Order: sequence, then C-alpha cells, then structure tokens
Amino acid sequence: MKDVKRNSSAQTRDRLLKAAVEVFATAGISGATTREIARLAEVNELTLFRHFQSKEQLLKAVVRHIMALQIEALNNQNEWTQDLRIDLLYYAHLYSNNLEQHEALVRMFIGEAKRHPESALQVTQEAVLPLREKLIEYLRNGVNRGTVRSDVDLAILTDLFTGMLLSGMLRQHISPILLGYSREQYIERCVDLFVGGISPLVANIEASSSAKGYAVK
Amino acid sequence: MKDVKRNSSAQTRDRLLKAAVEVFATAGISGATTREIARLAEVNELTLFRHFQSKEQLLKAVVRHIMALQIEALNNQNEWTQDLRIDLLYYAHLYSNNLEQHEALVRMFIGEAKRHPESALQVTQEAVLPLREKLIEYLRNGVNRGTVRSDVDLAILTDLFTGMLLSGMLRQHISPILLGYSREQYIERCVDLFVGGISPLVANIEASSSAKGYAVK
DNA sequence: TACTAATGTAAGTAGTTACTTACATTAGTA
DNA sequence: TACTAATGTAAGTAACTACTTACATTAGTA
Repeated sequence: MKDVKRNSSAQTRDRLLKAAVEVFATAGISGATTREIARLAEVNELTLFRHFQSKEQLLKAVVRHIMALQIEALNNQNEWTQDLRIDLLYYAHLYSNNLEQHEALVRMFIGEAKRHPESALQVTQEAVLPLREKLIEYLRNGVNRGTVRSDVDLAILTDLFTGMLLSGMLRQHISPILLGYSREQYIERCVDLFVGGISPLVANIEASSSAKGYAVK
Repeated sequence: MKDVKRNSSAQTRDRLLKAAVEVFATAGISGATTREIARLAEVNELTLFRHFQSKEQLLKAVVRHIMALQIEALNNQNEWTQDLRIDLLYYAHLYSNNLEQHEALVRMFIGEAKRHPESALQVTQEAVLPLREKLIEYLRNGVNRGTVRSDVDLAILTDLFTGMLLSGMLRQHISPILLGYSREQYIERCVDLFVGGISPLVANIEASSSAKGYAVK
C-alpha cells in the first residue's frame, strides 16, 4: 500500500507544523518567513508550499495543531478535592504552567488578535472557553454545596481569576526584584484573594482566620 | 532668528511621531513600514529618515513620546475620598479607560515585549511602575487607617488588581454575548472581589452585608 | 521491472522593504 | 539680495519576501 509514503508525508507535515509554531511564536506572524520555517523543519521551502498552499493557510493549520494538543492536555484533568483553596491553588498552577509553556504564542495572539480575528476567534472557542467552562462548573458546584457565595456571576468570577494569572505571566518579563515578589507568592496571593472574595462571609472568617491567622481588626 | 524654521521642523517631527504611533499600533513593529508612516504624516519618506536615522530609532522616539503623554495624564490625578470601594472603582475606571484608549499599543507591547526588551523595559519603568506606586501608596494609607488588611503584600495586591483590569480589556475582542457580561459589570465585580478580599474581616461583614445585601449562608 | 508518491534542486518572478544619493524648491533671515 | 534650514522629487540599491515553474531524485509498491 501507500501507507509508508503517506506516513513519511505526515511526518514532514508534522515537522513543518512544529517549526512553524516555533517561528511564529518567536518572530510574530508578519515577522515569520516561510524560508526560516522550512530551514528549521529541515525540508525544502517548496515542500512547505506543497503541504500548505500559503503562509496564511499554514498559520491556520498551526492554530488547529496547538489547539488539538491543548484539548488533549485538558482531557486528562484533575479530580477536585472539594476544598476550595486547595482546588483553586491546583488549578492556578496548572493554568499558569500552561500559560508559561506557551508564553511566546500567547503573547503573539494577544498582540495580533485584532489583526487576525479569525485565528483569535478559533483560539478563543477551542482553548479559552472550554477551560473556562470547567472552572465555572466547579464553582457552580461550590455554590450548591455552600462553599461559594450565591450572589455573584460565576463567568465574571472565573475571568477575574484567570485574568490575574494571565497578567501575572505577562508581567514575568519584569524582573522579580523590580516587582518585589516571586511567581509562587503571586499565585498564592491570587488564590487567597479570590477565595477570600468568593467565600460566604461566615465561613470566610472561620476558615481564613483559623487556618491562616489573618489579623482581624 | 531661526525659531520659525525650528518650529516647523518640530511640527513635522510631531506629525511623524503621531503617524508612527498609529501605524506601529495597527500593524505591529515588523509590520509597520516607513512608507506608510510618512504617507500618514503627509511628509516625504526621506524626511522621516532625516528626523530619525532609522526605523529602530523612530520606535524608541515613539515610546518616549507616548510615555511623556502618559505621565502628563498621570499628574493631574484624582483626590481620594478614602472610601475604599468608591476610590477603587474610580481608579478602576480611570485605569480601564486608559488601557482601552491605547489598546492597540498595549497589545503590541505585550506581543513584542520579548522581541524588543529595551522598549518593554522603557514602558515598564516610565508608565507601569509609577502608576503602580500610586496605588500601593493609597493602599498603605488604608492599612494605617485600618480599612485594609495588614497581613498582605501591597505590591502583589496592586498587580492582582490591575491584572484583572488588563485582562478584562484584552478579552474585550470576544463578544459580550460569548462572555456573558458587560464591561461595566466586569469592572464592578472586580472591585467587589478586591475590596472583599482585602478588607479586614469584621469591617467586611458590616460593610458588604448591609450595603450590598450579600447572602450569609 | 515499471510505476508512483513525496521530496529535492535550481532558477526565477514580481513585489516590498529600509535606506541612500544627487539635486531642486520653498520660505524665512541677516 | 544672498544665505540657509527644512523639505521635496526622482531615481535607485541591495536585500528580502511569498510563491512558481520545470525537471531530477529517491524509495517504497504492484
């Protein structure tokens, strides 16, 4: 059959995609060149155009590719302990690590979201919203169980939470000395603030003041 | 004297800077062309190179230029009412409006911060850190007056707060329908969460439960 | 052995880019 | 009037860009 040849074709396609991710991430969309991508993939530039008809289509394929990886990573996900602080801390680390791992790409998409709205929409719908839905669901569960306030919009809350983590990552190019704290401290304080802000107030006092010794003035 | 001529020179320089801001913001750094900038400034491309020796130097001048404007806007700033919620809501609106006004530039700098570290550092030191210091100072004052918890790092808190606002702006290219809330709701919930998380707990109960009717389970 | 799918080589096209050189024009100034 | 600073015009350079055409090579397959 032609399986072996098809397989080799798929391999070069994969190498091209991997290289494209790298180049797009480090050079930006308009800065990335097909020459450089082909060079990095160790294939002829012509082969690039035979696999993807144009740079634009290559970009689309790249987005699909990393989204597929992302979704895969999403699916072997965590079980919750139902302890709000522990669960959110775990989620925060998972989320932050994910962001840092794809920092260059995240930066690129933020920078070019307005210039490439289709790609941005693709990323949003395939990566941002599904992950968001998971956290919303968890919080909704918390509302039912009485560990989360019932008077707040869970979508906003989720976005506030992940927003703190995202901007934390974006700020990391600034030296910790200039910032005055470490990455770990930031994440912990983020969870603290969030838990403190969404817990029903009575439970809040009990949990926080006993467990973490908050000063009650 | 030559003042008139110098003045005209300064005017074209200014037109070039304004045009450059526009083009850099909409096309990105590598996407921006000297041709387009000159065209938009309605001067000859050669004039651009006579004022700024290269595209790189033009970019530096652009950064300095917008930072100067930013700092100016910073200086005619607000008086605080010393009511935490009111003050922070005011600050949040001010900050968000500022971000939205310069959305394209903010996106560009986030996207290219790693590729142009000097420019990024310049932006950080001249725009981000000074504004941050103002809020830290306010919160420190709150700690002394007993309206803000004393056991939390104010630098982290400030960055968490502005981080929520920044990411809120970045998410605005997603339609409000997809998100499920409005810009205004987001800002208000942001302040709510923050105030709830940083207030001393007793004061928190009094203020929030009476003023906003939070359900206490 | 004859065929075929995937890749490579080489050369080139047409457009764009940052930046330059040589010379002309305009408008204030001494 | 003679001078000068700022800008303009025109033409061009050298490098790079996405993308193409025509032909050759390799390695599995029937």
